Amino acid sequence: MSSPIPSLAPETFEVLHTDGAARCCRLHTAHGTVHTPIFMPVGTVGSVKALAPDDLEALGAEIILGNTYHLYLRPGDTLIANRGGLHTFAAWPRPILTDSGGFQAFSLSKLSKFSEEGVSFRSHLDGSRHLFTPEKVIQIQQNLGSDIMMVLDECVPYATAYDYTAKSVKLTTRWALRSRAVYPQGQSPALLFAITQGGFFPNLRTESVEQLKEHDFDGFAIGGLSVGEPKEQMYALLTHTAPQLPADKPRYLMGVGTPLDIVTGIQHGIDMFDCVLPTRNARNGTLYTSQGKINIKRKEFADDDNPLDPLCTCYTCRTFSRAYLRHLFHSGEILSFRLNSLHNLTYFLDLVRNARIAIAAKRFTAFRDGIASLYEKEQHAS
RNA sequence: GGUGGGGUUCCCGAGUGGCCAAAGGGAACAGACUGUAAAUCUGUCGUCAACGACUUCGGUGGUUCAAAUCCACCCCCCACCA
Repeated sequence: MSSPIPSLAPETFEVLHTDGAARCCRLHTAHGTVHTPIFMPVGTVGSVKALAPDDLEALGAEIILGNTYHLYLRPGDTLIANRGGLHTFAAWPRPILTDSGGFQAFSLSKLSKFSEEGVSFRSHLDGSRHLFTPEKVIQIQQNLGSDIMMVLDECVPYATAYDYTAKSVKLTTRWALRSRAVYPQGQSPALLFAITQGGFFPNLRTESVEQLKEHDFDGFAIGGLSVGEPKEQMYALLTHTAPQLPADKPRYLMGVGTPLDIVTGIQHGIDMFDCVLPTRNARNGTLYTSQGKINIKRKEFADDDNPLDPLCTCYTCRTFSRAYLRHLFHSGEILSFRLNSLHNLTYFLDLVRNARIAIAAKRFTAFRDGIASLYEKEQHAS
């Protein structure tokens, strides 16, 4: 059931606490308030894979993602609009952020082609031809009933040359302004976020931010990271870019990331994260615990009667042994995906919840270091 | 008892003279996964002192420069007939 749509609060974004660059904020949307730093589970086609909305509510998920590209192709944004929007259709009453499809143009690049007008692509489902313009993507997201809409952007692959990246930054800016033009600020109910790009060139990253921050966007995202670059380079660009984003608006690091990525992002002032990692890894047997990552497939867990993570309070950890979880995985049971997803999302949501607590208590650096010590060994290994 | 078919590396199953340590699938073991074309993908998968050697295709013996592949006998399985 969807709640009535209230008008936006005068202040849609409030900074509550800071600890260095890290901050705790409240972001008000048409379907409720989001407490940042926040991790947003990804529900590409209108479903966080393997989980039902009541599972997500039990986890304390405050906001989930939907995807413009996927929902436009199937079942179609009009069909969803005719059913009252994605909140009603998918029975998710809380905030939804919709990605623009820019990333799909990147990840399905064999099927897509960029021009000034927009990106033309072939459906991965049936090969049919389509054109996404910045304006059309806004329209689709309105049909979906999004709370936070993302502008169409061009995400360039790792190692894209400087000249192309420079042109791409300007194109992404022009597209952002076209998006804003068809959906002026304050036009309730949705917020509109711009996406900064710039590939792997710090000055282009700066240029992208400079071009976009002058305009009335409700939030600013960093796009185009974690697309195959070395970790150090990703962190260098994050460190370079995040402080340049407006401090009075939410900052969103798109598609990121690992627990270490997330605490590092928070350290540099990022408020919002999304990533498929916890849910995809759950389905593939990699689980996050207070002791680090483990692969539940491993033989060593065959007769391990301990809970997955003794320090976790999720349903999976409260109820089942590692031996049983391993058995479920090896047997290909659907329950495996559900229990694993429940756990991994609990881990990621606990991570950001604990980050918020640490920031409010002015001890975020210690918290961040604790997470880093857990994961930096495997970072170096890779 | 007769006729026909068959016994291949953990399992299923290709292979009918050399290019075969033996296709393919499964299982097993390990790894990857970052705005989800992912319930996906990759690697290993006879043994070893390992870019070479050794042992293997129901058993034994034979033919041949060379046999999982051809021949003889034997053992076992399946189907149908009696």
